[in-house]
Amino acid sequence: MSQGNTGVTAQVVNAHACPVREVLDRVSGKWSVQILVAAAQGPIRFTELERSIEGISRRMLTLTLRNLERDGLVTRTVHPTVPPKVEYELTPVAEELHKTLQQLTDWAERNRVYVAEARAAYDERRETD
Amino acid sequence: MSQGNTGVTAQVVNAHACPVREVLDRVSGKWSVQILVAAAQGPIRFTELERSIEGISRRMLTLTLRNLERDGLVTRTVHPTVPPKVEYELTPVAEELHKTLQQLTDWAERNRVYVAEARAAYDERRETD
DNA sequence: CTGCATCCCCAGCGATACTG
DNA sequence: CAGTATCGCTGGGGATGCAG
Repeated sequence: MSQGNTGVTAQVVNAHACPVREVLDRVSGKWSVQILVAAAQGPIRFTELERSIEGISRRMLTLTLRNLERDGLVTRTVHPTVPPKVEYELTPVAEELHKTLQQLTDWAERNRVYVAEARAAYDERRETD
Repeated sequence: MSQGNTGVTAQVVNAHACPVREVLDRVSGKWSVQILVAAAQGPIRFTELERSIEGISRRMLTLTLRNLERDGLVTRTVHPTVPPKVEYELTPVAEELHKTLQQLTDWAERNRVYVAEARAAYDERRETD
């Protein structure tokens, strides 16, 4: 058994259409999560999003919002006024998602220092070779 | 107030070094999460990972493992045998992360159908214009 | 078995300008 | 105010081959 049978320690965890990949596809992209976070506090206008999320371009804001809307994660409400007013809001499903995203950011905050130090230590080792 | 003051509905949620971005940087990349999931069940060898994660290339497996190691999320243990045997294992910090990732995949499973239908409906509307 | 080096491609994103 | 259209780049990642 020293090298013949590798064992079945890890089953195939990603059959196709793996839920892991599904989430990632939904959450991937540079801006999706930040938009979800920004919109989580209630209906928010296009320009408010643009200002809330530092560094985002109009183009990416539009594109990402469209994708989120397509996936049923945000609703888009047009108020036919002048000037135009469009509000985006999380759907209930997205609110749930937001809660778990919150857990992720909590993890990040708790372990930010740990990761930074691990990284520094790793790089240190590489240099002193 | 109809258009003068936009209010402060959404504060700037992403100061620089935003935790949101930090997690994403750690979890982004096509394979990081799947590796974390696969390694969560215990120490796992390089080749086992390669077989567990369908579609991953040797190159990306190596690169992603290095990054995870650098961030202190996996440990790399070399057994100086012949043939070589290297085992990867989650660190405690990564185990915590894995728990929250589990929540994400749970969300994905619960709402997979919802998203698929939302998407289909959206595309339907686009076509029938 | 485990891993690095090289080449190459393309999707994601930024910049910019134009519209209802 | 809230978009859309076009262009061009960058780097993430796939394919392949070599090495300890």
